[in-house]
Amino acid sequence: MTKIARRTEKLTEALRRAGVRITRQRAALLSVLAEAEDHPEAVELHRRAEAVVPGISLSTVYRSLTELENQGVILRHQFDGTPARFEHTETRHHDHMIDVDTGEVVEFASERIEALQAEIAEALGYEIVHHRFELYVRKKDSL
Amino acid sequence: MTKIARRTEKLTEALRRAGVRITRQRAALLSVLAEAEDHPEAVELHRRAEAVVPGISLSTVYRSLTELENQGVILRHQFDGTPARFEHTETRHHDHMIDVDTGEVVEFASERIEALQAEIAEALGYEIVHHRFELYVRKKDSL
DNA sequence: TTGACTGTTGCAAATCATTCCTAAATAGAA
DNA sequence: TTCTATTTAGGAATGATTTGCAACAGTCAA
Repeated sequence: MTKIARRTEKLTEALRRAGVRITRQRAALLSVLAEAEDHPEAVELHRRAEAVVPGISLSTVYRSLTELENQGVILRHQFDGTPARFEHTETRHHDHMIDVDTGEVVEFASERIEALQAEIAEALGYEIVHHRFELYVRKKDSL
Repeated sequence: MTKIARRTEKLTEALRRAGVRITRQRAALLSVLAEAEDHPEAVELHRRAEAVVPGISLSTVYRSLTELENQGVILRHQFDGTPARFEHTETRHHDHMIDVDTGEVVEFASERIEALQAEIAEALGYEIVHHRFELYVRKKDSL
């Protein structure tokens, strides 16, 4: 069993456990998301899903993405001025750097930043529900 | 001269220096922005600006906001799933906490976080153009 | 296996924030 | 005041996402 198949399985199981119906379209989306190495947007996911379920509609993709997000099996990222991008949650937590010249998305993680966030919220009497941390960057000496 | 008048003046001067025409509509927007204690969105700014320049159109508000942003006298914040919010730059840098229950926006600043960001980008060979750092929070023991 | 009950889909139309178009108005230089 | 390049008002256009509805299909009990 490949890593992607295993990942698809885990995502599917989580949904089944939550009592969410596994339709052909949702199964397709899950597998497409499981094998995505990038951070695709809805239209791209729709394109990829059509290879599995021809005729799947874009609204179903949007509806399913919202459902998967609510179930916590995927994350929705809203980067500056572009359509939302998605990724599954079978990875450890990370934040994103977006290259403003190329649009490329690079993942990174920092224990220290996570700790600081909690500390800051705590100090003001809040607890963190989630956060959005994006660095819009440019390659150095890249001229 | 009040603090707000002084702030309006500074914002206006920056524009004049950059060769941007100060129209009645832009002047109105600047004063509205200068006296805003909150983080209003375009429609709200339009509402407030109408009190100064009756008949100002929403598209002018949007166009001006884009221009002011380009000139660096205001910042545009795109919080999760809501219209963009704006604030003038006559304050020191800060990030935002958004109360997910009330929508309230709280500002905070952390030297350490700023330093860490630069460090992270640096380590990966990038320089930061700008960043987006938002904590979506909930008041503790607020039941 | 078969219903049937309910949630889900496809399609088109609707929504929402924001941008674009054009003729008429105007800021700012001379 | 005059001239001219910008800017404006207003409405239509756009792009992403959501929604309404009738047909359809998972799932579960029998």
